[in-house]
Amino acid sequence: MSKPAFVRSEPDVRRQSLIAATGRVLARDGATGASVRAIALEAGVSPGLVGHYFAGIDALVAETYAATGQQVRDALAAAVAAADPDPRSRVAAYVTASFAPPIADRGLFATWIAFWSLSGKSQIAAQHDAIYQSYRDDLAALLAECGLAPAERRLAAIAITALVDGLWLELCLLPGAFTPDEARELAARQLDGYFERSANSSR
Amino acid sequence: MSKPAFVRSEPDVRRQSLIAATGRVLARDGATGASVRAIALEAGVSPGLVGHYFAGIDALVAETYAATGQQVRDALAAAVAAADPDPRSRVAAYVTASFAPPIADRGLFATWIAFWSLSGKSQIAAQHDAIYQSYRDDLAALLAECGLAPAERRLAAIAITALVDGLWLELCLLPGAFTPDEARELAARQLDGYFERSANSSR
DNA sequence: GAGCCTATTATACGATCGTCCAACAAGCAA
DNA sequence: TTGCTTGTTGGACGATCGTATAATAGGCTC
Repeated sequence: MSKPAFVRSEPDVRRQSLIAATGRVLARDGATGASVRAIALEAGVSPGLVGHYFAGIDALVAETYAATGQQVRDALAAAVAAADPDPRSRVAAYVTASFAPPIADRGLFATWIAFWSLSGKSQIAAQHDAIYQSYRDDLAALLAECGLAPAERRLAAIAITALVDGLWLELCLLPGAFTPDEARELAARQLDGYFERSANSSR
Repeated sequence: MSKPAFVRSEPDVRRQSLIAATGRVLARDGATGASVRAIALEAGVSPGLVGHYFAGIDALVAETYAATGQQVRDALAAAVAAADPDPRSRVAAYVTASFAPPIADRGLFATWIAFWSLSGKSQIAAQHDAIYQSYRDDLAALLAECGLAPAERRLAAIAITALVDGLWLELCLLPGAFTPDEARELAARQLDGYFERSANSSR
């Protein structure tokens, strides 16, 4: 009998498995634990393989940022798709999805903190700009569906994003300070406030 | 001539200088740059002295968290003291002080990210709870001055803190997305919303 | 000035880091 | 089966990490 010492993978498959392993390590151990050796161990390959697929650890983390950011975006989009077709219900679903798994998750929080801590490097900063721009665009589109005046959309999207980010942050950091339901209630109140304002100004 | 190789300091003075040096290193280089050697170099002492005053690097960072958190609290209190004596002006000053130096500052942001990234360690988590509890208490007291109903105070403080944290975060992370003035405007709108709600419910 | 206390220095130690590279072997082509 | 391509391994390398410790010397007391 001859058990192979290793199996070859399609290059793109191996790349994705390394990126996924990096995400798991970041979620479990944070930025300081994401070493080449720990990632290779998590992926079940030898440490040297990381250098074969990525220019360096920074490039790998940057690609993991892009992949994780897209996963979050997909999860938010799924929440919108599962909501009532009413525009107000759709934007409410988008906003409050941040307060339930898989987004309100201690591991995802640790991963996100790791990305922020690397935001000084230009390679990571570029990813960051692209990801957050897509979030703002998604939210702005939902607000447009609700009939929010174009002039109000930009600042409303900024305020809503900030409130949701802040609530998500404290929900992950201090789970005892308030409940996910309370976060949903607060976000819903703010949304109502912006819609009332819009209705008044167009009356 | 005989220049002394080093000068002794009062133990507490030396401790504080090491804590201050740690804060500067964290602001400049983030969590990954805050090594014993880098901190000692910044403080102008030898690396071994750190071990003489602190049980380990984690203890030093925890004390730096406490000191930095108190500095932020003091800066916010100073902004309140400099505002009009009108209660609404005072809470507005407290809220919007986060969007100007020294709080809206890239270095402070890097420092704070470093603390968050260590929030898994119990030593840091305890500091975190204490600091954020004091912030919430300060804000709740200002809201009470404004006559906000006790039943509303808690959730209002949570929402206001979340919005301000979120705006502060994006202001530091993506300075180009919106201006500090716009952040002030958004925070002021939310404050007005909570005061109107309170006035309506008590009418 | 002598002597003591201890703040301070300088260095050693083992562990781990990112990167690099020569050798090996899986899997396809002929 | 033979040979080639290249995905993959495993260890070497120098740098840096946190911690521990013996030696040094500032600064006070007597």
